[in-house]
Amino acid sequence: MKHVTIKDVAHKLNVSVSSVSRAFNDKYDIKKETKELILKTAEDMGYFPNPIAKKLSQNKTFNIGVVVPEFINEFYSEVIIAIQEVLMPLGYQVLIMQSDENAEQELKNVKTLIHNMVDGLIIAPTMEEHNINMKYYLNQHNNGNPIVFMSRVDESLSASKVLFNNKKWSFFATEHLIRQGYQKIYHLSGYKDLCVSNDRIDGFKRAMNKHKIPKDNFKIIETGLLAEEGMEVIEDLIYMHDIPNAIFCVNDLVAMGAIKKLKSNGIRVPEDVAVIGFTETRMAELITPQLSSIKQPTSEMGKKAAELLLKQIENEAFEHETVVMNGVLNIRESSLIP
Amino acid sequence: MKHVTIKDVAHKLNVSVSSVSRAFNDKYDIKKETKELILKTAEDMGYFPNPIAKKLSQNKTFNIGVVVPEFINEFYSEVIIAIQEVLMPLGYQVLIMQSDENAEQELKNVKTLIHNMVDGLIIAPTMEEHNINMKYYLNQHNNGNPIVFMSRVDESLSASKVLFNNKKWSFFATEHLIRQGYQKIYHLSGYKDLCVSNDRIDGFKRAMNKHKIPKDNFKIIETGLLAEEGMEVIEDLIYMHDIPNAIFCVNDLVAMGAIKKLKSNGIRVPEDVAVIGFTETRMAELITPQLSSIKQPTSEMGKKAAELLLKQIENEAFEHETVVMNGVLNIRESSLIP
DNA sequence: TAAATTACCGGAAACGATACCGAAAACGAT
DNA sequence: ATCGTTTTCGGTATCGTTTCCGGTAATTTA
Repeated sequence: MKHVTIKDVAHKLNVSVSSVSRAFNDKYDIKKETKELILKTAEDMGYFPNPIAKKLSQNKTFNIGVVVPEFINEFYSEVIIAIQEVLMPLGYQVLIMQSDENAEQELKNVKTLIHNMVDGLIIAPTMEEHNINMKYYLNQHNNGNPIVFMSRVDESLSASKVLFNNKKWSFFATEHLIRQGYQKIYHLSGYKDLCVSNDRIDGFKRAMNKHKIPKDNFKIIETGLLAEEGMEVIEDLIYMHDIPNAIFCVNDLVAMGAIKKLKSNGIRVPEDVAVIGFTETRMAELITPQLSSIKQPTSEMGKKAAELLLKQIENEAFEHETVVMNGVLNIRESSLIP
Repeated sequence: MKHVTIKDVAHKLNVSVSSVSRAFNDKYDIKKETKELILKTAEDMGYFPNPIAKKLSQNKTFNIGVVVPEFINEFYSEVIIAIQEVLMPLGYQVLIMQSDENAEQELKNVKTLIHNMVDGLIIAPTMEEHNINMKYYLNQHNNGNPIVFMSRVDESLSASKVLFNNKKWSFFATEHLIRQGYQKIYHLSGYKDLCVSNDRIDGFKRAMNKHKIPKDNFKIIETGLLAEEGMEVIEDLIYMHDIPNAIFCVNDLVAMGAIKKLKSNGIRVPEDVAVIGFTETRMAELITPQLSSIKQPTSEMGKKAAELLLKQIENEAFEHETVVMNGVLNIRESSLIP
């Protein structure tokens, strides 16, 4: 595997390497004909400027790193696609790494990308409350390394970030259940050390308070993020004869698990128990009953994150900016009184 | 953003840059104490060998490129995770790019990665029959660039590849429907220019031949890969009063779309029409009725692809090897006569 | 004790590009 | 013909490493 280099092209044409370089980066003075000749011969010889050498001599790599906790769910996949759509037309290359919900792995990923001199980073951290990594990230950020945080990060963080208004929309989701007349409402929450979980819990509680639902009529059960975990919780509730009228789940997967378990025990959805999910997936419309859920604007979030990053890259003195996004409450069969 | 360089470390300790370099790549002669001293001071100064410069002066990048057509479905996400699990412990970094099912984009991705001097590539091509890109890939491969192909590639290709035995398992899926006693069986296939589609069609036909199903009793309908497309086809069939007893779908998403449309038209699954999917997703178990499907060994496929690539990287003269994988037929409610 | 190894280290040439500096050529005006 | 400008180009330092080459000093061998 040997590459054709700038020298080979220069030698073949009896011109200097500088001229070849100029031909490829048309910002310096070069005669039109020689430029075209060089570009043509270079093409014929299969020459392409070596990006690694380019990175070394310039201070820009045109690489952007994206670190996500997982992409097995649709959410981050959609976000990444949007990020690429903004960045790639501008000549940036998007390097994706996934941390498998593991903080240690995440730190490794970020370090690898920084050592590879990415021009900027978009990070969606794993679990935010044990944020031993956050210090490192913020330190890098304060040293002038452009970073945008996404999704799972506290609003107080002083850095550019794109968030979803979890409190508000979990409030809306819960209120929707209340307005439908359901009296006993449980929330199957995500892990307590995940800040999005806490925000959704918060919204749930606020709705309960506003509508003065008595304490005995609602419950928050820490569940997790997988369908199996939703199933387990429902199993427990059935065993304890503690079935609510309505369930608000931390995500669609848990909601689907819950629905499955309810149905298999002869409990009808929504006639006996209403269910609503969060972070809508393509599946929401496909299952029976169709699942009500909150749709997050994944594309917009990715797009915004990329734009905020570009601002940081292009403008050294750019003050950080926080974008809090809103979603859509899609009401479907699973939470509608027939 | 300025990095600490090898010179800074050398200057601080009054040693030469060569010594610092030696300390980090312990293959040259260096006294134990100086090595330790250098490593310690480097650590304190926050020095880390610049991978870009390293790449330039060595001929190895320890980067592996993975190009997939999409990762919004679980399949490639799971494959990628497995690839990472093999490669990362060996010090490799996995760069992921997605082509959005677009051949042009795919070629760009591959070129970007090659220009960035990845040590090897794992490619899952988009549509294989218009394989204008294939020539380029094979050319690179023959020039000594390690490449492993995945999933959507013809068996005759002379390069290392990891495939799933689509013919065999679509035959099994179809035969399962026949054995259940269904007489009129339709296949909602993927695009005809996708070789996995053709293989699945092939298996379907072979099962029909083996069991001597008359020509009028089966049909192959080119559908696509999305739930909406499955829905549309069912809508058409209902309109034409042409409802089969059983449907074998090219993937789970199409199967779910089909089931949804059938149910919403009062057609019961599996009592009136049986449905079976392919490339099992997590959703298969969560919907009602639970969906029968063929599970592909995603982790094993990723693992194997990574291993084949390593062999090529480590052993220049390595002959190419093809691995054809088998799956599991998971029979669930959607294709079981009650 | 002299000679031959060996252990350790510094200097400098790559790697493949960009970018600054200055010089030659072309051009126009006087 | 002379001079000043502009256009076009070559030489070379530079980016941060690795790695080869050679040279001491220390150690072993004869």
